Amino acid sequence: MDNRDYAQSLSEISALLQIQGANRFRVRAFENAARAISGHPEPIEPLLDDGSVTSISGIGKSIADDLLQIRDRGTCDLLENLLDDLDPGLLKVLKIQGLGPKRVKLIYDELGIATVEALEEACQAGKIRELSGLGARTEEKILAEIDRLKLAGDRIPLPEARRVAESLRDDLAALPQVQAIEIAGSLRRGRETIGDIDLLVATVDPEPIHQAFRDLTEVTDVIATGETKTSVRLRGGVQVDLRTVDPEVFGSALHYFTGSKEHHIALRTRAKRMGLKVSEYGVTRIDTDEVLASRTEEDLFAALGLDFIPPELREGRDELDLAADHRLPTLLTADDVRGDLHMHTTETDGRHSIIEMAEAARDLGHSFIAITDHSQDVRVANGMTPDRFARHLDAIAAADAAVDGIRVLSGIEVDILKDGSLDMDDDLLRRADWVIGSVHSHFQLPRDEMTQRLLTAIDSGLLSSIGHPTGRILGGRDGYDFDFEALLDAAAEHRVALEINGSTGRLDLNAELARRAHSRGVPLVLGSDAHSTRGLQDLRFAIEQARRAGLTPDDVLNCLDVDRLLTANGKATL
DNA sequence: TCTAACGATAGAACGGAGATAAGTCTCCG
Repeated sequence: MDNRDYAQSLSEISALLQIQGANRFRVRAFENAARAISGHPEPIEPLLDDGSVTSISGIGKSIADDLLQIRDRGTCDLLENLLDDLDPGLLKVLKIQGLGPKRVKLIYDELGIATVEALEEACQAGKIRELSGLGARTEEKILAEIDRLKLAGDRIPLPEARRVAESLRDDLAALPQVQAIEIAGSLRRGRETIGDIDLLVATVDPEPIHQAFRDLTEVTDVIATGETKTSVRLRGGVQVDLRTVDPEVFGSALHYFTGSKEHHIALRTRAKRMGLKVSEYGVTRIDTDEVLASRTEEDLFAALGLDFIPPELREGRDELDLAADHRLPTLLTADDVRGDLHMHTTETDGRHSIIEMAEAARDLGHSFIAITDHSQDVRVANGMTPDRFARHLDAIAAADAAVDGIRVLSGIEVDILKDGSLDMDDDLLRRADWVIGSVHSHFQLPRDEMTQRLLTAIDSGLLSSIGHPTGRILGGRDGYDFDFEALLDAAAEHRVALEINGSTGRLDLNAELARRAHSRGVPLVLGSDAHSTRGLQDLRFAIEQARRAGLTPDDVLNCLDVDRLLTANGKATL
């Protein structure tokens, strides 16, 4: 069992305790423990036998004992007792929006309903409305929510959410009553998937804004609407929440609506120790109610004795300690990034020529790019044979000479074949400035073979980087199975960079793995994986994940000037 | 139930907003 399995069991216990009406701090203790375990960087299993698992904050003696039972039996006394008393189906019922623990318990006690299916039937038969505190309107809402759950997946990928959010933001920003507008929530923190979209507006005249928001053509349902908050659902099912606040409290409201929940918990705990409290209306003294800060986020952090914490780092990890000690990393920004090291052209499956890509990249402010078309094994992408690649290298050199204001490096995204060999002649790879090795086939190899495949490729000494290292597709397939730690060791030893691929479907490495790679001394590189001039803009998603990983300009090869880049990469050191 | 400061006990983050049903429940970051 891995950490996620243990966390899952604890989450179930927490949810069932909640339905049972247990002490809310007990409920929270299991929640906290689940989060501590799923966020723990190492497997907890080896820590169970000698009880050292209690060294993880949030795990005490009692939960340590539960975990031990779960390891040995797959369950524990507590969970078994809860399931005797309740029903596992209730966990799914609890996921229906609008049904919390109280109502789930009421419906279970009165009607014996413990599954979503039974609930749907009861709603259709008009039985829910007969319960005290529930009515016909609630019945309708439950049915609509069950329908929605049947259709919709859960979270949407960040790039897609950002496009939607920016379009809505621009529509609303045009209204004369809007003094300021920001996208908040997990989108602002750059999380790789998004549950819903949060928009925050500063205004002294909110009503016309809420009206305009409800009237947007993309809106299919108005879930709730009031003086300061409107929630809607768009075509396609995404929920969008709009909050309006007075400009005087825009900063504290923005901080509040940006989250994360864990960050808020940590921040409010700190505030309380200082005799202060934090809400969306500002930082106030508990004793006098005097408001110390509310207008900007900078003011808010300063009032708590903290440096400004970038949204990408507000996850309730160690950011408060770092901010208090002036030790926060200076995250890289788009301005620090000098070039893009992964893109395709009409030579294989791209839509634009080398020169078009170079000119577009230059107009975006890049000072260098690498042209990295596919090798022949990727037939669907019209991959290059050695002959074609040789000619392509000449064409890239010619384009480099022809386009002013940007250095065009020669490169390739060469396939790492099933046995770890590279899908191109070695001498041609040596001629190229930048060689990305990627896996595009045989995703189902056993873990050992896949790991060996990657290590063999790195061992060749011909690679500058590994492209989209895990192979996962956001909201699609999981990555292939391999030993990530072994990859990190090899990459660090051979100075082969791991890519943060910003292509909208990938975000691979993600922030968490990039953070781990960095902590192990592995170089990181950003790539847009653009297949058109427009796709070059996807580099911003790679930058965003790099920021979430806590990376500074010193940690990312794209921030080097081009000459240093060419001597820093693993290929050049041989 | 966990943690911290203690040797048994206190405190744990927050409260506004909205829907719905007639005073509560749920949601939000």
